[in-house]
Amino acid sequence: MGHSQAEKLETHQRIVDIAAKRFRERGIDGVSIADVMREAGLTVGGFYKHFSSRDELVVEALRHALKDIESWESAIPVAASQAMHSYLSESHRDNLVTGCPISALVNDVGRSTGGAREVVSMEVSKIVGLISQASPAHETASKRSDAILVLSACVGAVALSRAVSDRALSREILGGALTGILGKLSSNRPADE
Amino acid sequence: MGHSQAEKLETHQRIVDIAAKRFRERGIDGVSIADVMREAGLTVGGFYKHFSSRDELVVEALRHALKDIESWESAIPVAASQAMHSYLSESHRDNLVTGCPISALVNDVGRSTGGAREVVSMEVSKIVGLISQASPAHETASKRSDAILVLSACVGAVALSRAVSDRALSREILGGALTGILGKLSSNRPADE
DNA sequence: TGTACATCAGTGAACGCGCGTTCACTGATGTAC
DNA sequence: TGTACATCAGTGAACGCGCGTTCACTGATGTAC
Repeated sequence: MGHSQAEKLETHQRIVDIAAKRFRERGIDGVSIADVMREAGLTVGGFYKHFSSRDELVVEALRHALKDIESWESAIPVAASQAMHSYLSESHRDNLVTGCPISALVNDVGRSTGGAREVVSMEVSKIVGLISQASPAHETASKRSDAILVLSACVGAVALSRAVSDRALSREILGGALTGILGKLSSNRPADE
Repeated sequence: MGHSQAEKLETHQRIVDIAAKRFRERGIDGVSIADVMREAGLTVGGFYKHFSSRDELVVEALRHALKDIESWESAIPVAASQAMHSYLSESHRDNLVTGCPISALVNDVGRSTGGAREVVSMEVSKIVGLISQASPAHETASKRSDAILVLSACVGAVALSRAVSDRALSREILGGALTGILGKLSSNRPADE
């Protein structure tokens, strides 16, 4: 087993990528270092050649997982309605592994003490800015509160749709949230101003 | 140490009450049976005189924790706006322990395989029904999608406000969600019908 | 081009620890006489 | 009312197990000559 700089980087990325998937799937506390290393075809001991602690992996994995929502982000200014359809879909609900890490891990991040909160903070700030641009409101403050309502509803609806056991209710949550959000994004009440 | 039926029930309730608090605070996986029993002034072994497994405690504790949101539920039909103010407040955000178990544990419940999903399913169904009644929409379908939007945004906003490290952003999330929700609940666009 | 050596990614056993669950035991109580 | 016994909530040590982290070691590679 050689060790050029490029090979190490490749291994490092493989570990981060696997962690990013498994954390979303089983929660931050639901995945052990041994789990991740095994899936990467390595043994536990090697972990500390790449990270100084488990928490460092958590932060890097979260940052990496957030790349999976870039396609939604880039869609928001040009096709917000399509982005919402996709985010609030059954296929997103059922695809924890590559889905939005915010809806999958909000609670976990809220409890974490490491750098995860900062990463999510930056990301939420960025997304609120993006959705604001898609809001039909005229004042900046209204745009931002619209954006926050939309983001909160997206995250809440997907998380709720995964938490309920009733399949019909789960579907109704996704559909209901979508209907409400599309209303907010297209034709806001002009009476507001 | 005596053991009348009443005494056993009292102990049982003390265990459930403590678990209901700690689960919300540290997550379902973040609390051990030993933690709960210690706080109840008991030792680990006694746990199985009250529950056949950890999962049984989880379900009972979740059911018990949901009692803490009854005051919001009863307020919705008569004073929805006040209920929203209170739910989306900084004091609720900072009081995980006695706050809404849904916003504190959606992700945990989504991953759980035991009876927790059924309990949350029933509760969500009930709350959607209640909020529907507060919706100013005229059609039943619109009432329900309004209610789902409101519930999703409430749960999402509180969870997000706890996950971000930026205090100003955290406050803005609560305030922004509240503004958007109050708009939905009071004067819905009549153009909808 | 060929040889000697230093580097360091990855190994795998071991560390102390906490987990959920089991179990033989204790001892205060309720019940039967 | 007083005594003997059965009940069973609670004890605390033990079970096998998986956790995050450490560490002496290996051996293929890159580098120096």
